[in-house]
Amino acid sequence: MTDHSAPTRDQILRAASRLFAEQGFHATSTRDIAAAVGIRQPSLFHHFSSKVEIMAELQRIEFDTSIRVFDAARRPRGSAGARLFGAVFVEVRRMISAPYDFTCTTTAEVLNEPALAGQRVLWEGIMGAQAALIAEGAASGELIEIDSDFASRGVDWLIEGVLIDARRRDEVDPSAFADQVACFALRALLAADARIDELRDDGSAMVEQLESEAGIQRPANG
Amino acid sequence: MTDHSAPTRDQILRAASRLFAEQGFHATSTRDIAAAVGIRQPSLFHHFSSKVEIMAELQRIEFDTSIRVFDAARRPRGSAGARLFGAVFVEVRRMISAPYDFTCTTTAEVLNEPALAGQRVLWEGIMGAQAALIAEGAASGELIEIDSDFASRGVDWLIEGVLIDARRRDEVDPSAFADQVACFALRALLAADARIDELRDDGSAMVEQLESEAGIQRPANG
DNA sequence: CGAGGTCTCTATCGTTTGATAGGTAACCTA
DNA sequence: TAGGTTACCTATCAAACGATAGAGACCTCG
Repeated sequence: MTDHSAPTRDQILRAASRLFAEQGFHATSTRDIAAAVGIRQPSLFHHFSSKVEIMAELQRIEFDTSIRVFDAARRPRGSAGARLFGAVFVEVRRMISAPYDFTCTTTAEVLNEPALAGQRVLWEGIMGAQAALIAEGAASGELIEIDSDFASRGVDWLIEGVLIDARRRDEVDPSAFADQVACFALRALLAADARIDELRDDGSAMVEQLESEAGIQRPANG
Repeated sequence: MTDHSAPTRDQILRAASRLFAEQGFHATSTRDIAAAVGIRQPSLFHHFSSKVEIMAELQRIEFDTSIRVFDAARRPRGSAGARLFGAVFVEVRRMISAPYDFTCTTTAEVLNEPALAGQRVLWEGIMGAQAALIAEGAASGELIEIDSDFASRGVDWLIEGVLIDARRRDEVDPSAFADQVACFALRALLAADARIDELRDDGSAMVEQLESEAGIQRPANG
């Protein structure tokens, strides 16, 4: 299961990140992690001072790298849209190729953990940088006019969602997968005159009917 | 905080769903839920036989409705793209208007909970219906050629991510928000000849440079 | 050899967890 | 008014949790 040639501390990070991603942070006990590594539970505390410190270390690795990627992407060079594509591609290929499952670092139960409030600030900074990149693309007319915070959040969760699935299948080619994700995200933001208006009108026209067939009572405030 | 005019059982569902979404399922204790409702912890077990049963009830409410929405959307009427837009619109407006925070029902820690394995089957059925709708749109040439499971997963997480943020802000207009999300998702899937190829080439060309500036060592298998 | 450091072990701690037992007051119905 | 049901309470449980204490095994270096 784990690479026994790696140092114990690294084995702990690998096993913990996988278990955190699968079961959740709070549902994974220190005994689970120790068993996955092949040591006893108290031995964990020789390498990390606490359970949250394992998560904090994973977040440090993940967030520090992400910050640098988006810092690089924000420097003027090419169009903002192209740089957004590049940043997303880099991020996805990096995360899917890493020995750790970083999808555990940005769940609500982790970001809202009081002991990890400092790490959350870093994550919000990354979101802000991504939003600024999107806003830049919108200002140049290359991307659609959209609330950049909304778009940034959407892109980030899209990445996380498809990564969760892809990590379960080892055969995924990292570069091809990253290309697929970056295309998917960028296409949603591109300011091209597509058929979306037509489909949007058609879809809006059938909303009431879909709801009634599904037995949904529309709330009064909607 | 909670609506004290509602029956206790419903107050429990509302408070629990909010706490589950914020802190995570396993990080939320039955004492937390009871305190939010204003009763003592053992009183919860008069209304639900166990903690997981509260989550199971939330999932039943959520999944049963989703299944119906996508069943309705799959019946032939209009184009597949328009129906996808309609289904996403309905889903989002429904979830953001609901008294429960349904974003807690599809997290990894919940879907992988052994006691909720039966509910997971329902969720996978919803994903399958959504994927079938996307595949239908692709077959007609209206949507891009894409792995429908990948696209379905991406759309679902996109919805979840923006919902998590939006639920924290009460002032969001449900219909406008649902329209925004549906447009965002559909645009990513539309088969229009946009500038994406150009941007994709430019972005791919700077991948190596971005990585080196960020201090990333590319893995051998990538 | 012996001192110091690293790593893992067994044993155990106090706390928190989900859940149960049994009692009490309020309410409805015959 | 008697019997039964509903809904909440206090008191308490066994299990699991994160973390600590202290000893033994191993290695390195003077």
